[in-house]
Amino acid sequence: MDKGNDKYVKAPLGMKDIFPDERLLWTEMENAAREEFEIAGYHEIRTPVFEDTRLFVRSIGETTDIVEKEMYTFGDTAGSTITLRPENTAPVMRAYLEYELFKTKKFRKFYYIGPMFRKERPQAGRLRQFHQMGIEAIGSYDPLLDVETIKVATRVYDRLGLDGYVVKVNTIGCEKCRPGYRAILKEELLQYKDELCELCKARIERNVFRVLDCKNKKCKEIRQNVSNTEDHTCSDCRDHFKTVKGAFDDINLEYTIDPHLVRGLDYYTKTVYEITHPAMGARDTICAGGRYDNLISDIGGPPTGAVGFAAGMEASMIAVLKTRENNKNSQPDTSSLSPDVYIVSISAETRNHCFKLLNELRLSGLSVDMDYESRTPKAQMKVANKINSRFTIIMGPDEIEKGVIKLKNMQTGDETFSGDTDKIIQIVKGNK
RNA sequence: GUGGGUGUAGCUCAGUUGGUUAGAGCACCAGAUUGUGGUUCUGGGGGCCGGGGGUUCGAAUCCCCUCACUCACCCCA
Repeated sequence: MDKGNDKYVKAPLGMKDIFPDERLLWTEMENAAREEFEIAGYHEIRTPVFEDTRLFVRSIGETTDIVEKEMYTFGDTAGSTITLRPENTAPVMRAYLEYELFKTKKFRKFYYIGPMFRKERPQAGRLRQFHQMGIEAIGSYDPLLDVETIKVATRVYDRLGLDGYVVKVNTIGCEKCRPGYRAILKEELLQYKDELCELCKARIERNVFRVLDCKNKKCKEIRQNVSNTEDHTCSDCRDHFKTVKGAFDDINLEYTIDPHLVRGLDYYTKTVYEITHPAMGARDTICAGGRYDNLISDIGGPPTGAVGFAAGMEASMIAVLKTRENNKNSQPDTSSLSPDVYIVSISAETRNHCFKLLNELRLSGLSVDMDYESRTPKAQMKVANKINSRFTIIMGPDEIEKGVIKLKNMQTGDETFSGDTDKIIQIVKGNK
């Protein structure tokens, strides 16, 4: 193929195609998620992939990188712009608000699975079009829900057989105590300003909390000397966090408190959490979430508590594949990609008869295929073997003349004849 | 936006101090007598060595530029 040809077009940067064999894991992951979400009372909501740009600016925060430089934003009708969703919490809240659910069914649990878009440089497990699955519990301030959402996430991972993930939790305070802590932290860090890395110097003004999870060695040392989040949260937040910790213990959910855990999106309050996995590259988060009690009021609704998470599907998949690679025992089940029967036509003259039989057999629900590449009978057998067809039907002049079907079991090599199509169907179905 | 790494057949990679028609494995296709697969054997198709420029008698191999991919940083799932 001439890749210098100007007709040759590739997928845009950071966009991936998912082919059938790979898709198996996607379906497996989606099914695991759907089942666990439904078990916990969360139901699917599907929102548009586009939203009014203002929704994300108001919810995610004007000074975040996502809004400043990573959104795919396009002109819509005169004077307005739309943006491909960079995350799905705000859209779900928007829908909740738009349909005024707080008036009728205030407490709602939703889940979603779908593509998100961020215009950043792609790297391991992070793409420009990526996929998230997440849940949102809206209309309650109950700390037990914080733990419920985490438990739901870990159950999905358990079901997928993921080993070695770590649950990290922290509290970042609420609108009452966070501003105070922000000021204190800023003041304390300014004393070390010359020792901090260039990035953190800027972060003091831009987003102080980010200094707390800087990877720079010196910055790590310095933050040992400044007061941490928990010392400055208000009694309300402290009580909330205490209940959260107690609930973890009640259901034997392992977790670690990470006082340096912060979040990049502005809307988080109180509890924040992350699930990380060592199979990932430098950025090891596969799932992240927390409480966002101010989000709905930020976009014009009444004060409404909410909590939820988003799991990165590509990232989670890397972790799952790594686990399976290590265990080596579990071979992926690819049987859904193979037909039950492959019909081999002996000559060109018998193809129409084969095509007729193929359609008849498909009516019974069997997956049946035949050759469309004018291959020789031998080559057709090779294909049948290659694609792991459980049975073949060999159809030639002899069979047509006698009015029989010759069925071959590809595992045992046994061949049987029958003039009764229903009997053939029963044999194939009985052998599954 | 910034930094590092890599770019040779569909895939994974070899290619020696620059030297004649660029290789392997896998995959693909075709044969190994009469209408039939899986193992084996034989043969075959397929690469202007990412692109452009330069050095040289001669470059996949050296130099420059460019593009792409990749890892990492910022930020984030």
